[in-house]
Amino acid sequence: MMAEKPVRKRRKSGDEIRTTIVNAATRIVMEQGAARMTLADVAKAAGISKGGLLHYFASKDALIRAMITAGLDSFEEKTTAMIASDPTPGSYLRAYITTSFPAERADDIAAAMIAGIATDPDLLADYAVESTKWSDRLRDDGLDYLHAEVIRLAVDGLYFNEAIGLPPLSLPDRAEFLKRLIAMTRVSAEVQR
Amino acid sequence: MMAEKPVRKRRKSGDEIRTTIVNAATRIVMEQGAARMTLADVAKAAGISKGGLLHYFASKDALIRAMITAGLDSFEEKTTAMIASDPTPGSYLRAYITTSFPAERADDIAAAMIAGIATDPDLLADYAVESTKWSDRLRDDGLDYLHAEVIRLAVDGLYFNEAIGLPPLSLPDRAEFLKRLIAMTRVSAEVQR
DNA sequence: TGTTATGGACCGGCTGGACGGTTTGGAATA
DNA sequence: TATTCCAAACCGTCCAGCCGGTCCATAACA
Repeated sequence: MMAEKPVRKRRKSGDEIRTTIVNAATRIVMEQGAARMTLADVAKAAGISKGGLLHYFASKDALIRAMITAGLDSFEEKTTAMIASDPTPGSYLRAYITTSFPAERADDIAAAMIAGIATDPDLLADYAVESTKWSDRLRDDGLDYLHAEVIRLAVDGLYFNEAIGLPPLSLPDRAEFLKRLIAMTRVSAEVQR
Repeated sequence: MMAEKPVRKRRKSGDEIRTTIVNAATRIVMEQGAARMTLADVAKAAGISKGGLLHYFASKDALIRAMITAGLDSFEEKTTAMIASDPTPGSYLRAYITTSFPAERADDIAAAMIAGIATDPDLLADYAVESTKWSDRLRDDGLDYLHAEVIRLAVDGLYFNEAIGLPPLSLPDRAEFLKRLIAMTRVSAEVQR
């Protein structure tokens, strides 16, 4: 049963397969819905058997948790990279916006959240932790806090709507909308009240 | 066999039971998550048997659809009532805000959406139809359209976040935030650009 | 009024199938 | 050989939907 494992082994293919599985699960949720995300289907989509899948993720919950942390880590990484090249006030908010809506859609976070909601809302605990971090950073972003929250939550609103398959804006409107949000991150606070 | 029935009979209890069932289902989703919304549990919560439930709703999908339409109808009703007593520009947007966040929380729409996502995203079709109506009304609300969409989607963002159990704002901040949104519905458009 | 007929409302046990997770066995690798 | 990795069969559970049956309200008739 070996309580401690050597850790230094054939890590390479292991992590690769893990991300392959996570990507397959994400794709299934986005294309077919959370109800269709069964272990058997995910395994098939990942080119693996169910037994193999469970070798890498001990349970379905573990897989969903991995989906969530993968999405959040990727988001975190992109935003911090973007902030580094933009030291002006509102930089975090702008990174939040552009990372939420990249050129080519990649709703990994949305799929993970949907999967979590469908099976057990407790799985979203990691997301809750991250959410408070975002709020804290917004307070330090050099803008009026409430103004920043309006923008941030507008981003969330568009993101959630699209995640559940309900585009609330026409394509040209959407582009204008995002430009408007970016512009709002440059409006000084006192314009507001 | 009398093809025509008098119609004036015992209609009363039928619809009442239906709403009782819908309310029970909504409560279960909010309190225990969509995965726990089984027909047996809903029936028990409604004080009815599973067979009785299936007598009123032919399938689980039908029940979820009823939840969605009930939530949307209630929302529609409240906003239109509110608009009637507020003829100034931005009246629809203000109604949208205050109806989304009433004094006492009643996340019937959120529960219905979560149940829909968990079982089959196609069930949200009604919601999509309503969504376009909201956009159309925003265009006629007497405000700059993009400005109005920022506010509307900020409402959605807060609503969705809270619906999945992630309050992104502290309680005092939340109150300030809603006041800010209301105030923004009174900002004339040209302030923006 | 008493009796029987009819049909809708409702119950709850049952089942077929799906799904998460386990086990077993074997192939690849070291 | 030992260990890691993975496939496939299998198991136990759970749930949606079905179905036979009961109850009750009204109606038709006498």
